Amino acid sequence: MPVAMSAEIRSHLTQLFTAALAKVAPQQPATIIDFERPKQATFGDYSCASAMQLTRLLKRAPQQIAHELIGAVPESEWVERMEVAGPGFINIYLRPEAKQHVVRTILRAGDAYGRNNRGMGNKVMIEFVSANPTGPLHVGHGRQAALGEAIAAILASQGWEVTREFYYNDAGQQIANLTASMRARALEARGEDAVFPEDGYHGEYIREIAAKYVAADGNPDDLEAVRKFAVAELRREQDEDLRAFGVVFDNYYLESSLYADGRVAAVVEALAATGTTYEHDGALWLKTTEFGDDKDRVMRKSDGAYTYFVPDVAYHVTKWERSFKRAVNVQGSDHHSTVTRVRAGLQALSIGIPPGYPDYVLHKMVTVMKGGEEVKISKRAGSYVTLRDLIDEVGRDAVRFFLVSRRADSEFAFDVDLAKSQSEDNPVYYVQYAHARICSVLEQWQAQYPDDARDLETADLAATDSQRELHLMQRLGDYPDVLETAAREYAPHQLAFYLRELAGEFHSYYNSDRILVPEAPTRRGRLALIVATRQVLRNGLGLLGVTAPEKM
RNA sequence: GUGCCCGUAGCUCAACCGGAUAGAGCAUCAGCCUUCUAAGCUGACGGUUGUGGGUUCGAGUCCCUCCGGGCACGCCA
Repeated sequence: MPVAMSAEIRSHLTQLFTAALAKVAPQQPATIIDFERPKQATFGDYSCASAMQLTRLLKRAPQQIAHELIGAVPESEWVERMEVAGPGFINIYLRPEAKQHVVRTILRAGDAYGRNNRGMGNKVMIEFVSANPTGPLHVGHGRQAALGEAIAAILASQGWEVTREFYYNDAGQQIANLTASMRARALEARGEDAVFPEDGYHGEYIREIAAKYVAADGNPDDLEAVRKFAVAELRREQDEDLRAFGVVFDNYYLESSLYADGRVAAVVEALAATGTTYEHDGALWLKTTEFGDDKDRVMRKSDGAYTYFVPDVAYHVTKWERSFKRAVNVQGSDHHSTVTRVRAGLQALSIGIPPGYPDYVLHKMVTVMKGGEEVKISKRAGSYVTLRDLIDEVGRDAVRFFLVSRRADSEFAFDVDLAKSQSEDNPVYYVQYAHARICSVLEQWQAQYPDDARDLETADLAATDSQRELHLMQRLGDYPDVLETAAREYAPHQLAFYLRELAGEFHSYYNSDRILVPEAPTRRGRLALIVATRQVLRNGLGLLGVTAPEKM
């Protein structure tokens, strides 16, 4: 049931069992061959449940099929023995060589270990954050930023050509609102009376920016100037926060540009031409119900303005036209109603976009906990906690690691006290500490054994075969598989969990066996193992945007 | 009310196409530093996977009922 296994071993075992299957059940495609890691060590290193899946087709008892398969498996230098167990599992016990092999593979591959070319250089766009320029980024955006970045990095590691994009809703009602709020605060700053808009933005930051505007001799009643100033100022702030978080976008796409270059109007025309629209009550509607929506949606309001959903569709058309055959949108689940709508709009156009386009990763909200209580208010933003508050308080690495350490669709309780603790409780430091420890051992190796050859690729691992060492090796071998699954499911938390477990295996090993022993062959074997471990820790942390410190 | 998501140990969370005895961390308790970083290690305790049914060799996982929580249901974004 465990998640991952070594790619080398999997492909080796698959070959063996495919050959066996060809003899036992020639008509059966080899795709049913699969392996897993049993929970219990007594069930072997790997097990195969395929015999049970064959019972119906072959009309024989699963145990019997299992025995036939074992009899048909070719000899292998990696396989020690195989047994039939329980309802028909085939348990496979490997020789140490099979596990030791990965150490050399890692040392040879270095930074490239875990990478592959499954994506075959195809383009994928990850859209995330996409905050409106109406205020500072909040922790929810932080979750998106951490998720989006990690997903992007993981997909890139699997051979995809990744573009990270930020979509600014810099047109429409909310911006008008922002402008009106700014105007009111600017007038106040000049000591004049002003009516603050009913649904305006109440955060303290509006006052700050308005004061800046007034100080620069801005005219509060020049709404276009106010709008420009406010948006520019807020975008700059958001950029600073993202930089502080270590998040970099390849491209920013402005909603306003979709109006400016006629794409919004073009989409409306194109939709009208397909006969999926109609006029009603002075508005133009799209029959999204024909594409799975529960009600039709207005495209153009009776006042002539477009609803936000039209530029959304137009925007996604540009993704397709920019030849992103795959697109992933990371969004808060409070926007989940747009999923059906956007897809419906794209389908209605019938321009060859597949029905499930784009993919969505919806994440739930983050609540910030401190001293056992929920923190709701930031002094600057008013009604929410900003990403910057969090980074300043607990540090970038901890925020990054925490925010990707849970499934996106689980609600997130961010425990500030835990994230801040510089000691045993903190999973970030736990993983980083493993890395730093290894670096420290290597430093002492240099000092104590200056005559040792530094090239560990050639180290003999025959004696590196204790239970702990073999476990650690097996875990190292799992890494490529973990990445592959995390990429397929857009689930970076699997990588975070893996790294925690890997660090655990290492700490355990470190405490039980001394690395720098006098016997050179043993020493070199152990060093090779921990250098490989360090490499995987470093590679994995890198994908999550967390540093791998050499000293702590 | 309708739709989507979630419900797993006291707390926070894992569990790849359905696989064997459901796993970690925290908390609690008991141990380990004249040896490479104790930000660490070893062990113990802890469960009717919200409820009730169904599907099958096998269900935390798939289907249905109900309960509880979140979000969305606008000619806002």
